[in-house]
Amino acid sequence: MPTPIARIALDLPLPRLFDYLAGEAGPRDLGRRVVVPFGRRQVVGILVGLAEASELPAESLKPITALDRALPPLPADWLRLARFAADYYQHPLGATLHALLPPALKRPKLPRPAGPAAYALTPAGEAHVAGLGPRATARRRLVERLRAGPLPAGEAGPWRAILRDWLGQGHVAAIESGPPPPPEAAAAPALTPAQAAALQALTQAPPGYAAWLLFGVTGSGKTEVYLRLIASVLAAGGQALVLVPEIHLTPQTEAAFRRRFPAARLVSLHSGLADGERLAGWRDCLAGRADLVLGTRLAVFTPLERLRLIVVDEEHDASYKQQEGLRYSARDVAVWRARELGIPVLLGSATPSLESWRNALGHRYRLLTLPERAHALAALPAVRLVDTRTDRPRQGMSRALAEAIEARLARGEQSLVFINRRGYAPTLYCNGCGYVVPCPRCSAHQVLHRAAGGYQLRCHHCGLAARPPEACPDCGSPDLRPAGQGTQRLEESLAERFPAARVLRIDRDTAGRRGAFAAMREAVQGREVDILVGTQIVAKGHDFPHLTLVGVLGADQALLSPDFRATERLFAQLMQVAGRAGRAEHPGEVLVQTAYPAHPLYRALERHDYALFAGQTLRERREADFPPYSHQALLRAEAAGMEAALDFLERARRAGLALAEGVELFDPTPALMARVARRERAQLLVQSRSRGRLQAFLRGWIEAVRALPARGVKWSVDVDPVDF
DNA sequence: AGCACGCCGACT
DNA sequence: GTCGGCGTGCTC
Repeated sequence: MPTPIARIALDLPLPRLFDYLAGEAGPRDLGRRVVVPFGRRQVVGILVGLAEASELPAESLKPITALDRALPPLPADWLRLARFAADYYQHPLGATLHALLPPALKRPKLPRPAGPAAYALTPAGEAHVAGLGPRATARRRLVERLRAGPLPAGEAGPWRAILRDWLGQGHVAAIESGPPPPPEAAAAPALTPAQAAALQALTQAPPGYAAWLLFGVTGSGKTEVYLRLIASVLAAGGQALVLVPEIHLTPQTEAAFRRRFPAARLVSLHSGLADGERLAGWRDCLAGRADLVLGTRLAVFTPLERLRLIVVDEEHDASYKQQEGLRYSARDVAVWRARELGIPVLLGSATPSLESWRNALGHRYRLLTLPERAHALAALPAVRLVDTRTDRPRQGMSRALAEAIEARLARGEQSLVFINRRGYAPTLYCNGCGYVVPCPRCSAHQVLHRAAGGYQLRCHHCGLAARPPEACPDCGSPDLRPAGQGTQRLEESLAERFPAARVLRIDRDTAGRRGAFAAMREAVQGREVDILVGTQIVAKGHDFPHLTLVGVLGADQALLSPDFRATERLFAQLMQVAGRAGRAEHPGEVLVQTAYPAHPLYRALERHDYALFAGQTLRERREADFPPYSHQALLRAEAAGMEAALDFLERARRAGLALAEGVELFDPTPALMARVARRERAQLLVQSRSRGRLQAFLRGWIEAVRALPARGVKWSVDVDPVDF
């Protein structure tokens, strides 16, 4: 027995492996899932190494309970990817591996061999059901459901017995994965000259790693470039991985990809999937049964052995950064993975992150530009700044905006009013003493919501909901008033001001339910709505052809934020929401209400000039030594009291001083949101000009921090943080 | 992370 | 006199 020891990665917050007696496990089982005894329970682990001997005496080792050979082992390149993520983001390997596995595989019970993914009615089945009696209600309902399209296994529960029966009789057919392909591929539209040039550069580049930044305004046709490039990858038998920011966008994108590549085996991976669906898709990838993978950030870790292209759409989007546990940036991991595999990665955006923009300027990324809108008639919308110092808003709305909406209503066109605040009003304010109702558990104000006839105060950080007080808790005055505008209040005042208009609100509160979002999109596209009110949820990638006006409220807020990335996010958001106006035959107009119309950000926005904005902002960042000119990591700590959190960070800082070479350690400070749900939060920033030095420092430092007593303090590391 | 063992307050 | 609070220590 040459290699009797199996080294297993377990889902623990400890950066080490555990040794077990390998039993029959051998080299061909590296990367396989195992179940092992751990303490008094059975847990899932991944076999990541084999050894001749253990540091522990053999008699204290336990044997592996079960070895899962039903799944192919995780490939070596995937394990390297996971190791990189664990090292780079300072997360234990076992915890990292488990974070990347579909939830169904984290349970010790080995999953049953997958049944069919979906069911469809066969011609024989049609004939059979024609003869069904009127009393066979369950069967009739099943038939109705099947006629509407293939029935996914996840929804088949109530009909399981009938389906088993019909499957045996050939009345239904099992579909292994996904719906059946439509007979013909959608035709590819003709390329604009800019698209053709970009595609030529991409396809004529020598094989191997290259990072491309596809810079193109909304509507310039980035997707068509992705599709053409993917087509060439698929034609050569390769796999392509496409990342998109949000789950709301995946169904649309998925439908477009399916129409274009009906014969390709497409797997869609996002957090909206049930465990079973996610497992089935992931498994298809692992087994090589997928050609095209479309997904949100976690999909960057999908095991794919023939991967030849990664696309990151809207690469600047904040949702690519995971904000807990393994705090990875899917965009950065995508670039690393592409380099490791020697394949191209294509990052697309109308407003690239300043990190990517600088990489393009410095020729680490190759820049491809799509300057005009693909739809020749759709000119860029005119951006007008409405000076709220002279045109004072009433109920949030300036006269200029109200008149512009009026004009759209008269022409039968649609308007969108964009405001990044949910609820009725951001605060409830006492007109007697100026008191503003705070959240008792967080360092934030409670937000007034309109709920079921009455009002409710809610905290957007901890979710606490309360009845609004009758009188001011501070001075007793009964004169409490909503202050400021939220989407609900705007919806209400728009309905009052334009009684004939049909107003629809879209924000997290109305779009939360499954399918609600798609229904709203259809209502807008079907012209059942005149005025749309919404938060950034409406800003993203939806085509509303009859929308010709976008009004923006409350944008100035971001200019006052202490987060140095707030302006970058605002500019991207405004460019994106401006892109909603005038996509078809009608020219669009964007009105931005601001008290600072001379601000350089708005000046750049007026000219649709991303490069101008990026240049200005990069200059500021360079002067302040901020990213992308420096690299940062944040040690976050939370505790019942701020003192304990700060004290822990101070001890951590001292532990790091001796190791810090070319790395700056700042003083611990309370976090911007200092208190959430009765937990006090603090952070310590470390920064370096050199990513390598920062990484070298973190390796030693985090090890030292782990050894620190942290009584009552929960801490975590955030490498390349984007939120402070 | 679990889950034990291990010493000090309000209850059958 | 016990049930139970969560402090610290270990899991191959």
